[in-house]
Amino acid sequence: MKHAISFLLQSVLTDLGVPDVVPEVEISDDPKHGDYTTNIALRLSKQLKKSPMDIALQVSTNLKSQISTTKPGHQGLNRSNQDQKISQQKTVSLLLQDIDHIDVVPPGFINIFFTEAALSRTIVRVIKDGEAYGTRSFVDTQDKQVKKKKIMVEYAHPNTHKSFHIGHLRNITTAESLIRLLEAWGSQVIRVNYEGDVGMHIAKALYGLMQIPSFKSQIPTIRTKTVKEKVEFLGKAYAAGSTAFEEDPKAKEQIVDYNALIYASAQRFAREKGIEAGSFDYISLVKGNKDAVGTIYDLWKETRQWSLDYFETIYKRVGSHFDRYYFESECLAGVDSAREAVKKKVLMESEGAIIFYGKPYGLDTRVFVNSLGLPTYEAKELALAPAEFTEFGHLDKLIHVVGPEQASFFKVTFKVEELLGIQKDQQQHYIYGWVKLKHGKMSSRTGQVVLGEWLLDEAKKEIYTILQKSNSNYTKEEQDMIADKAAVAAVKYSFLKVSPQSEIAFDLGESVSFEGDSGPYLQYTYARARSVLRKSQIPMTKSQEIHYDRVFLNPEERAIARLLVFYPDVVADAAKTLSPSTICTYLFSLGQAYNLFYAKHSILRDTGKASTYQGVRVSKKNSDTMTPSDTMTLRLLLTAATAQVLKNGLYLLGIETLEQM
RNA sequence: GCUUUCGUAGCUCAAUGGAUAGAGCAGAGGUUUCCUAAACCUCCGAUGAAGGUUCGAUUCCUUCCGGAAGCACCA
Repeated sequence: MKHAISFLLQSVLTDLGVPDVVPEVEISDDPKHGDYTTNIALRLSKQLKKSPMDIALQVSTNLKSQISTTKPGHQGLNRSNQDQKISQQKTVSLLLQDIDHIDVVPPGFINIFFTEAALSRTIVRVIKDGEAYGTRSFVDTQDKQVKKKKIMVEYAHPNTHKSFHIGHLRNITTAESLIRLLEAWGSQVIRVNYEGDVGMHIAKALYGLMQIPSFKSQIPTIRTKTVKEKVEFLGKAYAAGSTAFEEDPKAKEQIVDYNALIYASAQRFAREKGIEAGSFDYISLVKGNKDAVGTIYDLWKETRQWSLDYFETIYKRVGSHFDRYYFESECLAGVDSAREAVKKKVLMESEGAIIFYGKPYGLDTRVFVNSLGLPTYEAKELALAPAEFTEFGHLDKLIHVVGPEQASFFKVTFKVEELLGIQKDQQQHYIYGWVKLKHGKMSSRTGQVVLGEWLLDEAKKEIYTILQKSNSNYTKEEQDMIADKAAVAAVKYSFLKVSPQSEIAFDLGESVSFEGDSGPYLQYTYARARSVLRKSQIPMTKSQEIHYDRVFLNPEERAIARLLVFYPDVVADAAKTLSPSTICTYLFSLGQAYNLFYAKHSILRDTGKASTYQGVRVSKKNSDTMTPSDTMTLRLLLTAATAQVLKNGLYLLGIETLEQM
């Protein structure tokens, strides 16, 4: 809608002798300021050397004269005869009919108000379009011939043998919403997860398992346990290994050996899968028992799978999935790429390592291959990126959803990849802020972590107690289902409602809420609306009978209707700026509007007891009246449309709706 | 030291340079013989400091104060 209004204003401005200006049109938050508003007069004041009010009045007068000459079905604008503009002109002429009046307000705002017929038509359109309402295909678009963009989103990336904590949960929640926004806005998205399955953290974990007797003896028992117990065991082994690494020099030496053995294992694993695994011989780095490679290989592979199986349960619980999993163990050929890059003078050797000297580019200097010959994260990226950019054909964009601490890393690898001709300006580091503990820092080494699963379970418990308080007759299974979905909603919403890059100071009581501006509030509002519709027993086909011309909307109804009109604009904005929080803010205001309406007015007139219920309302336009049955029909349509938009919006956040709760 | 980033109500957060800085939680008070009270209504309460640009600044620029992250062999 914004776009159409902007286009309309553009033609008016051209008339006034100001072509080539694209007016910015905004949704008015305050209904008193119209449904849409523009500040174009204020912006043009200097250029035109006229007062903003004069410009605004001129624009408004021009618009009003167009409105009065526009008859239904008549082309309002016919100054342009370019074919491709005809459909836009149609849109514009329809739009002109939808405008009720235009206000010009000091210092120079132009506020546009829609007719009630236009708002009511939107209600019906929402119902007709269903889940497609607010997606690309239903928005006025000039560029139909533009083909779908192919975007890869790389996210989640937990490390095997380490915990899946609330930071990962925020990552996956943010990215999932991002992906759905991109898809809604007409992109094809490839979901990719890059998981760290080699490195020191694993060496520490495996050292714990193999060298600390209390762990080693438990391995056979643990094998029979659940994945959850397996990863908890791994976590403890990791913590013990880390302590040994810091406190015992001998252990440290051995862990460094383990690291080499793990790289060797990864290399063997990659080769077995037919993946290029680099020419470097990692066994040569092992100072101690080189024969241990067999044992380590088996243990690494087994425990790695424990982690992966566990991660899968979480992905499932939060409703995410991946098209492709990449592993660091597949990226060892990056060492050779780094050596090639040295020949190309992109990287250089220094103190036995291969580095990128960043100063000439204003970037940090970073190590790609360390002096032992092991690839760092940077070198692995040189193997990963080419794979990502070729495996699925041409990518328009690759978005890395990663924390802010990696900013320097990405700036460097993007630059290096550009210099090597792997990509140019196709990658984006999408930063999401850390989840910190309000009291103290998270560290999986000390066990001071909030696990993702723990958070979901705590939230679930909380929902249970709320569920107990309401006198519902749900079965145990229903309760479990409701509690789980509401818990996931609460957690996800708490992450999504803040802007992505802001840090979250996590505190269970404060951060995850179930009332007010929260996920469950929206689910509850949806369930309420659905409940009304179930009770009405009136098929929605009755919607055809609504007489737009005699519709009168009270302020609460109008507030909802205008929000429904805004939805596609909000999705467009959120998709363009990649900000799920925009959707949260919108949905909450829609929920509030509906709940206020719900409290103040009776929807199903047959209850007949609501004191505020008005049976007959007189339309502003003419002397036709809305009968009680018209009013109920309208309110049911409004309810159905609100439910639909809540559902569509929640889907974009990765939150499921519940028919009752 | 350099780079990046943040500072809004008691707490957690909103606000492409626009209109009276919005919410939620907490606190005080109220709403249920009636469609789900996980709801609704009322009250209380804020832009770290100082300059600058602008018709107009929470937003842009400068300085200061205070927090966070990164800056060579971790991922």
